Amino acid sequence: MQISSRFSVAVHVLSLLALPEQDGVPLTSERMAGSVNTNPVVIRRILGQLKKAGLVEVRPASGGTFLTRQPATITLLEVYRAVEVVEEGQLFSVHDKPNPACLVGRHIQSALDDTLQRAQTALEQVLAHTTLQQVTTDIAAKALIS
Amino acid sequence: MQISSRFSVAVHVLSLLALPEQDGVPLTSERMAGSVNTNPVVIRRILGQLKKAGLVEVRPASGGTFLTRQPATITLLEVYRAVEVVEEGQLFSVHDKPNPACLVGRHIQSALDDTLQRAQTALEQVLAHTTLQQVTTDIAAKALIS
DNA sequence: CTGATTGTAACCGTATTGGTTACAGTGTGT
DNA sequence: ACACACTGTAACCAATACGGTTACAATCAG
Repeated sequence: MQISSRFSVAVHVLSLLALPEQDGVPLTSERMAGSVNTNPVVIRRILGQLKKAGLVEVRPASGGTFLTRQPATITLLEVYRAVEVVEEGQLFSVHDKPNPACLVGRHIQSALDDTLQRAQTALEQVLAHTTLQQVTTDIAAKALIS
Repeated sequence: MQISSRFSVAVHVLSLLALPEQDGVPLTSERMAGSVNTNPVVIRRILGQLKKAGLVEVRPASGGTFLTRQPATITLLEVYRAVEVVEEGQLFSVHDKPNPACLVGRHIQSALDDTLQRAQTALEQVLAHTTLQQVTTDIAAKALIS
């Protein structure tokens, strides 16, 4: 199973917020949806999760969403945790209730647990060492080249 | 989204095959299903994927499934790749068709791609460095303690 | 007060998963 | 040669998650 696209959409949205507005038009969910190419409600749902995580501040009425922190201090792991509902340490699902009457069934879970946890942590550490700033810098750099 | 339990079931099944049989009864899909606590067809489906990956040999009629290699030479990454249908490098799904008229929309995919690829690779490397042998050794060790 | 915008609930179509039944194909052992 | 146990696979189902969509109440700027 794939990790949902909410994560990449969230990074997309945060990048929009981090980069300076070209025009003076405020960034509404509708405009963000136009850039992501999805429905405004999808954006608002994700903004809600980012808000709950304390990454953005949303002005309810006349539009306007802002980062609460500098892009350099926001890691992709925080974004990932904000929008992925998977409990921490639960990226891998393990079949439950193996037969305790069996040697393997009795111990497979704990035997696997350590490795799976380390695998997940390895993935998360890469995200932890990448900041929103790096992403937007990369975007800006690519824009200059092309 | 979680990674399906097919992976943990596959490791469970391979562990059964790697450990010596206690009795002389052959390991049929039904017996494996009893240890995993699922349906025999689920086991056969996974065995089919493991067979396609060349990890096991299945005798079609009178039962009997065998590892084609020593447990010490089988990595969990091979098992993972055998049963997870996700294309290589596709653990993260990325929203497609972002708006090319937007600076961010135009470059977000390539800006994210490198990081996501590294994150996935980090996870896979942990699996690559764990062998079936290590799992069964761990199971045996836990059995002695408890 | 008006009007644009956010926050949410509700519903839908699609895809994946794991479980189950059913049955044809296969080969071992008698 | 034959019976029987087992595998291989198709078909179907319920549950779940996801993204999209409509609808509407709540909110606030001008």
